[in-house]
Amino acid sequence: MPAPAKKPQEASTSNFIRHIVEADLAAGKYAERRWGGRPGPAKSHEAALIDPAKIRTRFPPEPNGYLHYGHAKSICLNFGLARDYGGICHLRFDDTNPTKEEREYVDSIRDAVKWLGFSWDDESGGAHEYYASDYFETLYRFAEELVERDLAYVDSLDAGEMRALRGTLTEAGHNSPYRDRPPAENLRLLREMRAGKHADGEHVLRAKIDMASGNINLRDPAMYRIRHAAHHRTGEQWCIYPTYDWAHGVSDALENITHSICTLEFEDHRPLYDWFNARLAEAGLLQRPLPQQIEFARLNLTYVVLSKRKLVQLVEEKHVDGWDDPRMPTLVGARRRGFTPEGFRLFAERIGVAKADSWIDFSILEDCMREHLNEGAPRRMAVLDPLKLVIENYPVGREEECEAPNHPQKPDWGKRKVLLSRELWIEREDFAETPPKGYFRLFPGNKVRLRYGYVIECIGYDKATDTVRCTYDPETKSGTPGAEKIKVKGNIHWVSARHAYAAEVRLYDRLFKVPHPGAKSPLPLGGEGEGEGDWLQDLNPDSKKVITAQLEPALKAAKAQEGIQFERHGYFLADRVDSKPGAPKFNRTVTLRDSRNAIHR
RNA sequence: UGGGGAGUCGCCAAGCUGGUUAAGGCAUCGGAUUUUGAUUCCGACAUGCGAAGGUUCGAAUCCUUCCUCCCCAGCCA
Repeated sequence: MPAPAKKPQEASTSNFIRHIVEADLAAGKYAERRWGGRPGPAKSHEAALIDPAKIRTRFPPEPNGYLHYGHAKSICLNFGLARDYGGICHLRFDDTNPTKEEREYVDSIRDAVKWLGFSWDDESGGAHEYYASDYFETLYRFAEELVERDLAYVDSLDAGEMRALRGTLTEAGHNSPYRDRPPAENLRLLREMRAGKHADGEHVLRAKIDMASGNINLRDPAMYRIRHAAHHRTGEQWCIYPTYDWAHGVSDALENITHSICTLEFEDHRPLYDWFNARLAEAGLLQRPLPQQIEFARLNLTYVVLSKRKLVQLVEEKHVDGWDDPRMPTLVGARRRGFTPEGFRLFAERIGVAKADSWIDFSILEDCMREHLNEGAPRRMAVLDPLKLVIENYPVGREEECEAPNHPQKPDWGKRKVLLSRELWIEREDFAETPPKGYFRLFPGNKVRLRYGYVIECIGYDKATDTVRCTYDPETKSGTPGAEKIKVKGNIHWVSARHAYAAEVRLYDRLFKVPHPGAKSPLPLGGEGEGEGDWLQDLNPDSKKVITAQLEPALKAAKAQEGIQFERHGYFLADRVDSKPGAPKFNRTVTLRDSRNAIHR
């Protein structure tokens, strides 16, 4: 029976962007839109356009670095909206500044979006991958049009002079002496700029708007700057490059984006965004309805930093082992750490989308990862901090199999056999010579169950050999009729010393030891969302611990990137970079939740 | 002191064309199940919506004033 065509994500809470989308759709805002017959840009990206009545969003990163958790929120938002309303989301590289962008980043961004589970292909297989640089020619043509209409002019002030005339936040700016150049001269100069007849910084093309505007973005913003630099895609073809403000809205319009979603700091760019597109539409160069820009609050996460500058510093000063260090809040780091796409999508849904600046606690992210990992991760036993235990009444040399389910809630996942013998490794914290209050694991005179094995009783501790001494009750083996004859509260994991796989395990924890690195209390909000003090002082010295653990032998066969639960510890996975076949090294993704009182740890 | 935004439970976040007991999630606290102090499952959890006035039969929702926080003076995005 085919599933009813219900709207996906009905579980997710509504938000103001969804309301806008729903209202636009209900009003039939795009219903009249038709492709073809539209003046303007090259048709390359148009060929793949499908239903013009559907919504279109876009994820528009500048390929100048690695994507981080914050981008994941934006990706889930933009692609999620398209998915939920039957539209499409474009992947557009906002590559208007040649000195900052590299091919390498384009590839990594593509990988990251795919990894998160999204696609920019439409139903017919057309790939909606675009580049602002694809529109350079069109943008230039449009710019000439604005010059001819006396809506833009070439200014020959240098950057400092221009700043001086821009005014301040509270005082109006003043017109440039070049502001009244006649259109014909502006056109000539613009063409010379393009032709490479001028040096960097000599001239700039500016929109002619209003130097007295309260909104500084409207005080004749720059549209083109001269940069004799090679571009990662257009090479030496251009020596003038459009600014973000000039290129972005036009790119959106050319791609028929319906909802252009960006972060809050662009709120006061919106009038400019609209100004450019409206002038171009009046000139018949763009088709209505024009895209609308909508802003939402960026992600602020505790215990990490997300600003580009700081991430670069962490890598360059080697506070971490590179961009894909599992502690880094980058998507490549997250992947290596074992965070999952499903976890990120759940996270995005859980934190919601709004306009209020807010801080999300890192534990929310961790919890989302646990939630998904709990479902899909097979269980194994691993002793991270080994302590020797001897079962004194267990025959020397004997070994026997114990059956352990691969997942306690999924019997269909089957069971594995784990070998038990006289000498075992147990977790050091599972034994206490003098137990703290409420402790119910091993201590002299107490009984616990060896998970999937026997009930044992502690009869002492030998300090000289650092060994816990026990006896076992042969009638209590798990799965046998007598197993329940003794009830014990404690249930500890173990690994046979003789059979264990000793492996390197990296225990990762939060990168910073305080929620707001560099902040003097209380909470810094907004913007980069992080304090500007000595944030490096707040690095957590214990964010990475490398240990040699004693693992259940089956773990030797673990494949890279497959999440596994080390019972009672947390979720781990074989590192995709450092593991060798048959000799995996493990990364801890996240610990299990632990309601134990700190005193018991 | 210019322009643009935001303030609803510890953390997010619905609601905001005025009219139910102010959604939901996370956290927390009880309790049940449990061979992970995990998971799961039940239950509790805002006379209150930044503050003060006002309009109204009735306001988180409308009006006024005030307070707090965030963003903007790149030829970055």
